[in-house]
Amino acid sequence: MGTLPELFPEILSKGRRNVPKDLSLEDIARLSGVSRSTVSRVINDQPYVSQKNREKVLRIIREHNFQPNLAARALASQRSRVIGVLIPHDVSDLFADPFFPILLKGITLASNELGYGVTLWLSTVRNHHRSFYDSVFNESLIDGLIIASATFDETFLKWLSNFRKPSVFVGAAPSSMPNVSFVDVDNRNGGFMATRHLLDIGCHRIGMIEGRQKQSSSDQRREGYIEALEKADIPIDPELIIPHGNYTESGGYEAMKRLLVRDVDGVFAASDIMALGAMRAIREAGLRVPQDIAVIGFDGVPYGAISNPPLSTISQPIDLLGEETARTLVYVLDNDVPHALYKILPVALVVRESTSRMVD
Amino acid sequence: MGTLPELFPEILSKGRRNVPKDLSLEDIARLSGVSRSTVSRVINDQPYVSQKNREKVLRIIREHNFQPNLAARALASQRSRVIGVLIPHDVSDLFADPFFPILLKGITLASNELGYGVTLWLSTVRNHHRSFYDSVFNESLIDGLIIASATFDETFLKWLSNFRKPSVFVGAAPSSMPNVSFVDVDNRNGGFMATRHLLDIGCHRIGMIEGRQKQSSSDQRREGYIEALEKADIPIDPELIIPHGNYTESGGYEAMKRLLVRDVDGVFAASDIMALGAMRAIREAGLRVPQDIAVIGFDGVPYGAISNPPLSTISQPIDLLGEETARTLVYVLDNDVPHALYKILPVALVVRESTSRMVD
DNA sequence: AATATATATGGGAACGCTCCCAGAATTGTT
DNA sequence: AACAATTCTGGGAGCGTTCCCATATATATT
Repeated sequence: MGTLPELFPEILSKGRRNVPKDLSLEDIARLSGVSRSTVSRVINDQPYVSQKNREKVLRIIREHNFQPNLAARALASQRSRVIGVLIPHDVSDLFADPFFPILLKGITLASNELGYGVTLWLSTVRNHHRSFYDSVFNESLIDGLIIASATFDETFLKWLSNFRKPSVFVGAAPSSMPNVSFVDVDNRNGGFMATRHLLDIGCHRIGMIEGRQKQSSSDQRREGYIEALEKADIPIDPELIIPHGNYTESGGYEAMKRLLVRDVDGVFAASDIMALGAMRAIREAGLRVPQDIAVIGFDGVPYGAISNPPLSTISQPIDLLGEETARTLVYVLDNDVPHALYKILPVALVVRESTSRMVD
Repeated sequence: MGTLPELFPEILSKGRRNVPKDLSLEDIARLSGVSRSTVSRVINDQPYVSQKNREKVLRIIREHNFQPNLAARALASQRSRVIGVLIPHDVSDLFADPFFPILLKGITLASNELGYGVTLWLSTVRNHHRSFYDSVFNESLIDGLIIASATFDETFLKWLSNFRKPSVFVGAAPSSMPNVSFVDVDNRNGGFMATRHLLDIGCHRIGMIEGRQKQSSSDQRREGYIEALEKADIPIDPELIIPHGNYTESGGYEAMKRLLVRDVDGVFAASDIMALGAMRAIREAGLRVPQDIAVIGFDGVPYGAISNPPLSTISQPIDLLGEETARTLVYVLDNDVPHALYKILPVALVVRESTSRMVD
């Protein structure tokens, strides 16, 4: 790649610098005929300002479109009103799955509404090392951290142990950190409901495609699957549980190929993306969904609704998951909560054509 | 909704506050036996520090895991090394489309690598008004702005006219701002290639589904479509151009229904999502893709590759679009460029089954 | 009317850096 | 050896807030 200037085919003229200086608190104070302190009280909605002065200051602020300087505020108050969102592993194909984007949307909307900004830090293979966390993700500008990940490596855990600000995990926290706040969905119950639904429509040999083993979301979904089968007095066949779907379409596809030779009539995939891959494998084998094999996913991503056939799923309130995570963190920040908090959100069964076989 | 405490089923114990105070520049200076100024020079990689002192300071910094306070830095230097990403319209279903998330990933990765943080601001119907921009999106903590949007309303444009920091648009800037930096893809050429490809495989009556009229990306794609037909001496039939696909699946579906009665044998949709909707309509009408109607989209989103049938498309380098946008903004910030810059990125034809009819 | 109490106001210090400038130490030049 | 040029170093001022404290003013209580 060349230097940047040569990458630009044309240069249009428009200066952007030498802008007039912003007004400061002091300026507003002078203009309103009060002191800096009074203006500060007005801005922060504090008591001990006379009605008359408050209105006057507010008017001047509005007239001059005054914005307090956040850097100065952060420096003086030791709070930035910014929260960080960190994904502590490679994100190369993370954004192909709508889960994270929707989560991020929820986090950002809720944070913005609570008066917090959100800053995002992503890791790639090439910057994934301690100094990424240390130098780029500088603690001093964020008040707290939301950690969105399902897997945690050593580098990250070591770094995190020195991180001294409140943090909240989306999904389960690492097992090495039992006393940390998190917000999660009811994975186990979701696995149960999915499997129960397949049984209800008449499936007898139900396979499961796991995301990744030793990953709590996937493990809990499997537990739900097993529980549903056990309650129905169906023996668990380990051959029907394929561990490594990797939460990818091709992972689901490969896993399904292995299930096809084991003659299943229903499949529960631990994510919608894997379910889509599974349906592709079924189609290529010349079988039909749901007539020959019923398929249900997990997540409730928008694409499931428009796939061919539309995909039944356990829908997670992903938006809400993000929002609740943000609210939890902000709550901790604004109230100086000395404990870890957690919250489990419910999931819901969404029935579409991919399991419509025997339901009337 | 109840108050937050009651939303949490259980409270685990772990204090988080009263953390020890961070070290400051001054502390590092004292520990290294030099002055604050020297430490500052080391941190900022400036000259005029003896080799001996530089190493010593660096060692102390590493030993104590010192992180300069960004708020203080921002206040003193008037630069925060944070850039903002703003989506100035309702994002409710924006994240259903992978375009934006992938863009955001590109922006964030490139920014992080250049030492900048990214903060994200989203708007919803309920917070979309002037004070959202004024009060939440406070200028003082960002050095510049990336504006990712295809449509601009009055509220936003008015606000933007007062925004005095460098900004770069993703996609075309509003027509009212001719002299502003932007990074875009070659939409016109993409429209041309898509249409040319449909002609190449033998289509004669080619419909187009637009995203939204008066939106430069969609308009340019249509221009390319028209150019390709004209060069092939095929008269333009305005009946075959459906203006309001809205870049949604259902929009594409409805648009296709209108094209079906006009007997097309090929369709160019201005986005992949709309193309998927179009394929659904074709399927429901009992016709086959590509045998009866060939379909090509625009974007190159991951889902196109796994749809049924896999979707041909004009693939945009979305990652790169985000990265280049961030690099452009950072370049402007770091070099005090007094002009607007722009860059057009190339697109590529990706042939999959949805147009595989007559190719051998 | 005198005093206690609550409310209101302003100024100083601090937050932790950067930047400028004065001066010291080192190196180069005649 | 004397001086100029260059490299290096430290201290002061300033960035625009918040927070604390001293003091002034209004209100309530006897």
